[in-house]
Amino acid sequence: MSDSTKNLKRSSAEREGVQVHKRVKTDGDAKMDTKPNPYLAHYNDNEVVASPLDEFERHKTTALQAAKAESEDNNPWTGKPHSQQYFGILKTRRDLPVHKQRQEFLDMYHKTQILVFVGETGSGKTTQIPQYVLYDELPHETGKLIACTQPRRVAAMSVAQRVANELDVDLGEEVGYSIRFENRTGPKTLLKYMTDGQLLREAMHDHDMSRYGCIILDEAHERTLATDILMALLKQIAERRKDLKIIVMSATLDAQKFQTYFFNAPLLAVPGRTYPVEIFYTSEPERDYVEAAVRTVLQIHASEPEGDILLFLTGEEEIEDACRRIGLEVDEMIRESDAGPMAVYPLYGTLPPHQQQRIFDKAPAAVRKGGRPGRKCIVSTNIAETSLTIDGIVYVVDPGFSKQKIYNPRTRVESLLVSPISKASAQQRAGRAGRTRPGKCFRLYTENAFKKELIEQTYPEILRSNLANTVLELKKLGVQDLVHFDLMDPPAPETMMRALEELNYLACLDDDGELTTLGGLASEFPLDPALAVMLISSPEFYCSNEILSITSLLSVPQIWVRPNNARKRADEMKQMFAHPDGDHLTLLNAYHAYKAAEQAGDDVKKWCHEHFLSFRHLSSADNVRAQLKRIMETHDIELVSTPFQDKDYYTNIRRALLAGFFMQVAMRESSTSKVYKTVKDDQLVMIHPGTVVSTPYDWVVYNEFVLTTKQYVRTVTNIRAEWLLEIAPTYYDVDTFEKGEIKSALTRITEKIRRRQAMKGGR
DNA sequence: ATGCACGGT
Repeated sequence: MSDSTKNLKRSSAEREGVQVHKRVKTDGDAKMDTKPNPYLAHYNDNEVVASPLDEFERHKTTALQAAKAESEDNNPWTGKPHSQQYFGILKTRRDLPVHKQRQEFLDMYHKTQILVFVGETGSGKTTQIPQYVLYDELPHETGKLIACTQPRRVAAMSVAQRVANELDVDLGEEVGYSIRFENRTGPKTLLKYMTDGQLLREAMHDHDMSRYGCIILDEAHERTLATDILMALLKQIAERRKDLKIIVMSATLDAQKFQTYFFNAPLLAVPGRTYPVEIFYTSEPERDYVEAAVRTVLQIHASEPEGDILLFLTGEEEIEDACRRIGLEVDEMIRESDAGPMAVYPLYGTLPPHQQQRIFDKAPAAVRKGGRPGRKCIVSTNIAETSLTIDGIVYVVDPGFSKQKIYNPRTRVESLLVSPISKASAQQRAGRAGRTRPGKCFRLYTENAFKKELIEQTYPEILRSNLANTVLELKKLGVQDLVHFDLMDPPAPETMMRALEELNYLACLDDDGELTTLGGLASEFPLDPALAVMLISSPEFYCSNEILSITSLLSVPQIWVRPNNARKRADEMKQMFAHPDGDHLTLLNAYHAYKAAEQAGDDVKKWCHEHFLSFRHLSSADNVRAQLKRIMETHDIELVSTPFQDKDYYTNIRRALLAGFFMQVAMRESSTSKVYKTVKDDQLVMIHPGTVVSTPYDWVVYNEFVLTTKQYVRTVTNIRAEWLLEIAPTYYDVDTFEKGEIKSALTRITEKIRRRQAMKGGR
């Protein structure tokens, strides 16, 4: 610290007579020491050290001031000397496009409460803007943190690590991150990266987001459900809390929409740093896009200079098939025309992490000295469009399709459908070719189709989802009037109605649409409302331990592994865990066996492999279970079990399933049929062939409805219709049913119960 | 007689 900057001016807090430590606790309850004890002075690590930040006046700082402070020998945030690498990183930071506009950014930030910031890839916005805010917001004086949200966990973690390095602090100290299962922040934290969902969860218990002085929403153009809700909430909070600053960061040129939405907020745009990408279209539409894609990849390999290829397809099977075909054709090209070697890698979300890592391998070398150079070809889902960046891609092949979630409010079914992508998506894909040098993008559709047929932006998720969970969250967030809640793209009224109806049947909302005690409790769990209600009700059925396990297993991807080359053995192994009454109980059996193996000290990974179970998903279910258990304990929800020897052990569990899933029940059409009809929606469905249920039961409860080649219900368990009338009497009021087999069946059962009770009473 | 794109609490 140079003497010239020492004590030049005291911070505003000090001028007002408050003793401020250089590092103030930011959790709001930091206690100020009253009088320092002179006898303990040598213990006092809070000794006031002058810092260039002392001269800073909040919301009046300049880029020059910050640049000076950043160039000091000592770190202004910690007082410790800067490391050697710090100055190296500082130099690269100052080369970023956004650096030139630091003063312009500050000028705008000072004048406005809400700011829209548009920065293309490579501008440095995600790492730099929060730091610019840090040097102006001075959270160490105000005790109010800066938050920066990300749609994905990996991004929150890796960006936080990067920024901690840039600021020369330890991750988890001044800079931290918070995601589900992991909170790496501490009392010193000033800047916090987090997932958008995590900030939303926090807001449930702090409606004003009062811990924060500035909230930065990053990647807002992705329009995740959580981002959309946060935007609408922040609009409201901004009116109540004039001291809160908001920055909405987006990558698209669609900034106008964000500006208009946020009371005509000012806009700052920063150019990115990418290389030009030449776009090619087909002259005629392609009939078979997979075939066309394979052909295009081979043509690139045969005639284009060195550089890796990225091909976008829609799903696992399509990708594996294309990889096989490309591999075979390339082998032939090598034999017949001395082509270079090519490594072909599939890439999709459900691929195990170590296989995903392979995409970062170097392209293969030429087969022999002087031979044609090799390249790699990655065949990927949309995961490579936003979540994963692969350097070295020069050629992109874009057939123009992706799988998208769609929601039908009438049947309450969400499903995946292969659909044309949007213009924004196509641009994003093309951009992947120009990250390291100029590239080429081959679109397998006509230029006319691009201009006239593709929509501008992919529909935001909020328009494509079942909103039961969202509506429950909003109620818990204190949003009274859902109809006038100012979302950027309001969902269809029918979707809202369906969600309210579902929550009312689950007794989470009363008839006036107000949150009930059960609803309030359900919103505490990171689960869909039906699962949360089932879990909360389970002590009444003496099986909350078991329902807790089942809930966790239903919240992770399928634990059953069924490799193509060992289907039969995998199915036989699954039969070992099979329970005659259905798949939920079979899941529980498999989980109990897994825990037993773990307790016996077996190599669990090996045990899972031998039993065709996914170790990854079972251990993540265990993780979820621990989290849910903690929430149950905080709310005094009892953990109980029926003794295993009791004949009602499994019956109690089957009945408890209905406490949450009474709306997901199907009845067999006739005693000879394999077709079932869902209750109230009258959808004809088959039981998914992956089931262990062999005897066709008359009534089943199902966990999910899947729409593929046929309509299936998956993960089903046998139930008795009497239970429905007993556990969900309102929903199963026979008078509310349309005429048909289900109504007649329920009427017969009601009468049977009545006769039985009359006989008991007559005795 | 078997299709989960990608995310998140």
